[in-house]
Amino acid sequence: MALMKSVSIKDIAKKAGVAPSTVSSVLNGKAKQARISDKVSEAVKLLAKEMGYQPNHTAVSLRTGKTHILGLIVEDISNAFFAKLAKTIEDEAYKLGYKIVYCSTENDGEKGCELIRMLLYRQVDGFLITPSRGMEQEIDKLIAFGKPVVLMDRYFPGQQVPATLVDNYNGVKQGIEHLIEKGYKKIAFVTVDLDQVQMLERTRSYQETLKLHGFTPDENGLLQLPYTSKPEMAVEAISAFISANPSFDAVFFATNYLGIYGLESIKKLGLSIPGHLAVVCFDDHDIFRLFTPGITIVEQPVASIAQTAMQLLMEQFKHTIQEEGPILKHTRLIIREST
Amino acid sequence: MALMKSVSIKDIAKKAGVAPSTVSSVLNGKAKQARISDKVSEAVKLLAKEMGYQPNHTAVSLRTGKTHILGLIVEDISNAFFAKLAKTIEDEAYKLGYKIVYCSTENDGEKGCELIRMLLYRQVDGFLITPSRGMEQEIDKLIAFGKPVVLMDRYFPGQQVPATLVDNYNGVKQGIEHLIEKGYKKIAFVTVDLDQVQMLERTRSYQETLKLHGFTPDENGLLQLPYTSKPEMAVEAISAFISANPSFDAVFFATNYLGIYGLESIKKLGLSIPGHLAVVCFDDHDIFRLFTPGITIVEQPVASIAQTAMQLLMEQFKHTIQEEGPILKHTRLIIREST
DNA sequence: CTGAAAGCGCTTACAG
DNA sequence: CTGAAAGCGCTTACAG
Repeated sequence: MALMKSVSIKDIAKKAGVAPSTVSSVLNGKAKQARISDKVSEAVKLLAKEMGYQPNHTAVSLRTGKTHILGLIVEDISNAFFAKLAKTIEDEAYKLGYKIVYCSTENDGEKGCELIRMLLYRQVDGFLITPSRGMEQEIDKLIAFGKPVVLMDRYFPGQQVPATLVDNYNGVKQGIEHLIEKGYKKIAFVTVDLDQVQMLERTRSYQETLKLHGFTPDENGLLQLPYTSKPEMAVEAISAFISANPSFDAVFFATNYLGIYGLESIKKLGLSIPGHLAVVCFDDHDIFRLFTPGITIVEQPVASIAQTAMQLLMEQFKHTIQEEGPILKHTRLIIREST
Repeated sequence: MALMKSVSIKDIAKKAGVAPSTVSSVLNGKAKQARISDKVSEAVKLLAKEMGYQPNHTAVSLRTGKTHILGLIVEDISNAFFAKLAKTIEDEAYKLGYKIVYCSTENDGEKGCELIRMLLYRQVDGFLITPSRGMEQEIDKLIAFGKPVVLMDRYFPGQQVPATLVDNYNGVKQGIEHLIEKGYKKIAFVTVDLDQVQMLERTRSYQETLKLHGFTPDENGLLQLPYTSKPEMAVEAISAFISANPSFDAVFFATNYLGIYGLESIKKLGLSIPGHLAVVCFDDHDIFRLFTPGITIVEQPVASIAQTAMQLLMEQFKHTIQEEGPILKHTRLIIREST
């Protein structure tokens, strides 16, 4: 089959009997500015359409220095939270004429740094990152290069980079207070041993909220699972934890996956919810609606995180000089009960 | 803050006292080929490292005509199936030095066509697409342009485009036969009214497999929900369907989401699984492990779809001339039981 | 009112 | 053994 050749500005110019620069001006809506006659302008536009002209984006990028591509670096694109994030970002980017290249760090800082470098070399116009430990330096370099960056869901305390965060502290606080209001007295907390800010904030909030309401946090009430736990191991560990602490009447699971494992454990142990045990899960999508009713969910507004992040990025595009402005934006969490 | 300037090949050349072309040859490992002395070669390499040289990918692309970017067009990146697909494709692409730009069609053919055009204009080297109706023409154009394309999960009968498909027909067949073996006599089938090949195949397999085993498919046994059904409506409709057909002792749900709604319906109706009712779900991830045991799952090997697709794409990169070869590749489904 | 020229950063024949 | 030149397709001052 004969391959179609794509038409260039030159091809049009030749056919129209004008200079390439004239074609360029017309097609970029700068005909008036370049004082090109309406006759020439119309003729060129018509020809471009007839010949099926599509500008070569690579050439435009090289010339203008803008690729209109944004780099999205997340922990794992196949995870529901990040997938939802990616979708919202795609939608927002689409409206603004940007495309997204995505990469997953697998929570490996080393890989994350490499991805940043690769994307930088690919000349992306800006970065949207859910950073992992070890990426501080590389992100600093981005700033030094003048590349717009927005962090999502996490940030590095002390680093001056715009970030959209979930109000983890108040989310957990509201969840715990919800349980307290309902009359629960001994609330356990299950989390993972990641030392990411947002996880630490959740644990801190658990402890402080209990104290605030006159409870003394029981050391036995806190379970920290290894991040690398396989599902079976996690279910095993949570079951053992609940069995070993029969006096607890509620459990707060600090992440989506922990909540799922927790519910499996509870099912396995034959406990009832919310009769015997109340449960709060920190979550981002509605998987929990499929389970026993009566679970309290602290919902992360993923779409809002993504939208806010895009706004912060676009603001940076407008001001070449970094202005003083809100560096950290918090999106609020929503509490709801599964039915 | 002073912005860092990125270094170019010229900068290195000036500092090293050689020509830009020499630097280019050295840095592209063509020093031997260009018969450049080891001394010069080493000096240039060292300088490049010291100065933190990163080639400008846009310039390379313009010159070579290769962007090393692949376009991934799926129905909805936030959907678990496509998110998993995206992750595997990312992993494979990473190994091969490619980046992925993703786009969601929302199953809108018009939008899908626009996305193809946008990506073409962005000069992506190849396309990985889960096509929706209405994209045939635009995909044909891609072929005419000589752009490598692989379809995933779906295809257009009659169109000669490489595709990786799930063996839907045999998957459903195995699932139904599994139920028959277990002694179920009246098997219902719940699907959506999309006229995509893969969905039609599933329904056809349901009907033919029943006949094959001497059962007469009951007209009442087939429920086709509107694709646009909201969760509540779907649960409502499935509940009504099951109630209206009490003689059925098993239900096959043709998609992941239908399975979830189906289980909710069954829970709502107070029916027991697999005692009163056996269930088979067509699925791609392990959400069902969280439910009542005894559900049979026909699992779509997402990773395998993605890997095969990448292979088919890479084969096209090798042969500039389209060779005769396997156009359709089927990946096998796995049957397993939730515990 | 319009065209010729320079240049974005690179690679690749080609000349010496 | 190495450099000068052309060119990928575009845009943007600048000259007429």
